[in-house]
Amino acid sequence: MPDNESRFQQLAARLKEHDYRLTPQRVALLRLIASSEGHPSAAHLYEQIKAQFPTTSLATVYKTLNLLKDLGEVLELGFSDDDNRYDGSRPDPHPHLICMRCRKILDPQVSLVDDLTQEVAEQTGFQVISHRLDFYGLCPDCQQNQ
Amino acid sequence: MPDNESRFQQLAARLKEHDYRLTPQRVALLRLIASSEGHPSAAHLYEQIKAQFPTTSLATVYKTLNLLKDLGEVLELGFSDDDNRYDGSRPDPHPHLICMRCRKILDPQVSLVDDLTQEVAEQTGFQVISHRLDFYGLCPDCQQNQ
DNA sequence: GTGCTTGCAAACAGTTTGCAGATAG
DNA sequence: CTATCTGCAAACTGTTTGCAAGCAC
Repeated sequence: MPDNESRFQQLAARLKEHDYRLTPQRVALLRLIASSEGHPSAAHLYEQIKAQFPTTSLATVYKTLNLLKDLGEVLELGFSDDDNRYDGSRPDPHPHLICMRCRKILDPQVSLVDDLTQEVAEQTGFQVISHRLDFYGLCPDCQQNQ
Repeated sequence: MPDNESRFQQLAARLKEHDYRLTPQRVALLRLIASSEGHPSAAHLYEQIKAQFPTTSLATVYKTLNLLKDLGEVLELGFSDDDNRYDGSRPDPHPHLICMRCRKILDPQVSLVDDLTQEVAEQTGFQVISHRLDFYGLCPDCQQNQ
């Protein structure tokens, strides 16, 4: 579990570094992203920000998220349906494990990813740059209670 | 390379089996899906159908695609951005390899998928039901010509 | 004939954009 | 002070839906 405060400082520094202004709205969003354990959606972040900063608009949330995405500090998970999510703790692509019932999302440690990537590259001649690995299923809780 | 005609017959039989009507528009779409080598988008299928059947509407294409998806005969690849695609040859989930430059999509043979799935399941206690494995990169052609 | 299907247009959801006023530096 | 940022509302994109007319069976 990373240090929320230092992650926030890191994000703030990245913005300053690129001459972006640290507005109160952005600070609030950076703190949220730095402290969020899960994989919040844009709408979810918006709701949380409004609680402490009622005048913020959803457009600003999107603008700041896109800013951070361009700086490589936030990963957009890019689900096709209504349920897009962001990951601000680990901006590098990594596998996700999604519960189809309660929508929980985990970050499993998977050692075979590199092997798999290499297998694909060798077989096709592609230069593999990124990936997106999502597993869908039922988490232990939802298996019991279904 | 599967037999297009028998794949078409199979799709048609699936519709009849569920008491769906075989309209000319649906027949045209089934033929397209059965013969399409690649991973066409809804809009692409619509364009091709309009060529031989000018009055067809995009809504009908979507309705039929969703029908086939519910019957498990077509796989929606579910890209988040503008570029959604369908796979009518292999309705089961399988890895895709996407060229970021020319948008070509390949279906690599990957032996490690089952191992990877099992690793994830064992580590987390999830019951893994489905997956979505996409690799992004540059195909051999685009590596040379860039 | 019956009722599923079509095609149109309007509705929809999530995201992006244009712009006038506000504000960080 | 000035250029960037905000917040609103309107625009946009891909997809879905409601409904009257059409047609498969």
